[in-house]
Amino acid sequence: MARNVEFDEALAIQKAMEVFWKKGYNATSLRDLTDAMQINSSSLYNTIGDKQELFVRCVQHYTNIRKKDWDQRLASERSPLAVLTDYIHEAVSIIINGEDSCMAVKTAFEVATNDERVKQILAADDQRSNQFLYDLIKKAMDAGEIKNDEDPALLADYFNSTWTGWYESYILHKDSVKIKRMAAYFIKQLTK
Amino acid sequence: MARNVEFDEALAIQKAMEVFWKKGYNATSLRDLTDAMQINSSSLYNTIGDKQELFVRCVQHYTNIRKKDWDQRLASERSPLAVLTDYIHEAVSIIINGEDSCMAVKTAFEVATNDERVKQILAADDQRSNQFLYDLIKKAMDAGEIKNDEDPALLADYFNSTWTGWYESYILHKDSVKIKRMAAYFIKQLTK
DNA sequence: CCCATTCTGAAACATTCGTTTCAGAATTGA
DNA sequence: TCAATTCTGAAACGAATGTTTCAGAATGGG
Repeated sequence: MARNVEFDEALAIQKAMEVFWKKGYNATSLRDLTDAMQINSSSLYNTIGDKQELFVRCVQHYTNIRKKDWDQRLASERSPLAVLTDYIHEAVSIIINGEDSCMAVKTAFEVATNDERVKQILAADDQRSNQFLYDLIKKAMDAGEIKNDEDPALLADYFNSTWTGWYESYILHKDSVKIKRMAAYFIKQLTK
Repeated sequence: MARNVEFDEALAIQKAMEVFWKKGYNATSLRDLTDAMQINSSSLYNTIGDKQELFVRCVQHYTNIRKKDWDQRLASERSPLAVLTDYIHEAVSIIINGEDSCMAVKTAFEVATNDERVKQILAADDQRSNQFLYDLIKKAMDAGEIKNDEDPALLADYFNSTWTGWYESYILHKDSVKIKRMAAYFIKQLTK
C-alpha cells in the first residue's frame, strides 16, 4: 500500500532508554531523546507516542533484559549456591563499575509514586527479582548447601531489598571496599 | 537604614522543602515553590537565590532535622539496644504511614549524581546516620546486650544501607507486613 | 519628618518545553 | 507507470520554564 517506517524501532528504544537512564525522566527533554534516537519528533509521535509512552516502553525494555538474565541463570546446570554467589559478585561489579545506578531503582523513586503504569511494571520486575532469589535459596537449602533454619521467602524479600541501599551508598561515597565488605557479609549470613 | 525582609525565611524554606520532597527537584516548578512559600519570585531571588540554591538549602534543612533527632536519641539514658530497636520501629512506622519516601534517598538518586554540592550534603548526612548506628551498636556490645562476634562498623554500614530498599519495596508493593517482617529479621540478626 | 535604602508585586524576559502541522518525499500494490 | 497511502523533515505551536526588571510601597536612621 505505502511506505514503511524507516528507522529501527528497537534500536531507537534502546537509545532513548540510555538517555532516560542517565538523566531521569523529568530532566530528559524531547530534544535529548530525538537526538539520541536520530529520528524526527513527528516520526516518534506517529509510531511510539508521546514522552510518557516512550518512557513506559523504555522501562519495559529495561525490565525485559533483566528477566532474560534471571531466566538464563536459573536454567544453569551449576549448583544453586554457586549461581547465587556469582550473581551477587556480578551485581557488586555493576554497582562499582557502572556509570549509572540501576534504572529500575532510580525510576521507582522518581516516577513510580506518580505514574501507575510505571509502578506496575516495576512492581512486576521486583516480583520476578524476588522469585529469582527465592528459587535459588530454596534449591540451595534443599541441596543442603545453606542452612535451612530460616524462611526462604523472608530471606528472598530481605536480600532483594538490600541491593538498593548499596547503589545509594556508592553514589554518595564511591567506596568500593565498603560495597564489597557488605556483599561478603551478605553471603556469609546465608552460608554460615 | 531601610526596610526589613517581610517573610519568615525559615518557614519559607520549610514550605519549599515539602514541595521538593513530594515532587522531586526537576518536576518542581518555580511557580510551585513561590505558591507554597507565599512569596514573590523577586523576593526569593533577592534573599535566597535561584532554584538550585533554594534546593540546597532545603536539603540542608532536611538533614539538619535528622541530625537533631539522632543527637537526641544518643543522649538518651535508656539502654542502647532499646534506643536502637525503638528507632527501627519508628523508621518502619514512617515508611508505612508517611506520604512520601525519605527525601534524602529520593534526592540521592535523582540529583546527587549531577550536583556535587547536594552529593556532599547527603554524604555527610549518611555518614552521621552511620555513626549513629555505630555508636548504638558499639555501646550495646560493650553492655553485653548483643553478641560482639561481628565488627560493629560493618554492621553499621550494612544496616544503614538496608533502609533504602524498604522504601523502594513499599513504593512498589505497599505491603506493610513485608516491611515489618524484614524489620523483625533485622533485629533478630542483631540480638540472637 | 524625611531621605536614603531596601523590599515587594506585577509584568515581562528570552528560552525551552512537549506537541502538532503539513507539504513533499518515498514506497507500495496494481 | 500510476495512484493511493504513509512516512519524514522542518517549521511552528501555545504553554510553561527559570529569571530579571523596575516602579512604587515600606521602613529604617538621623
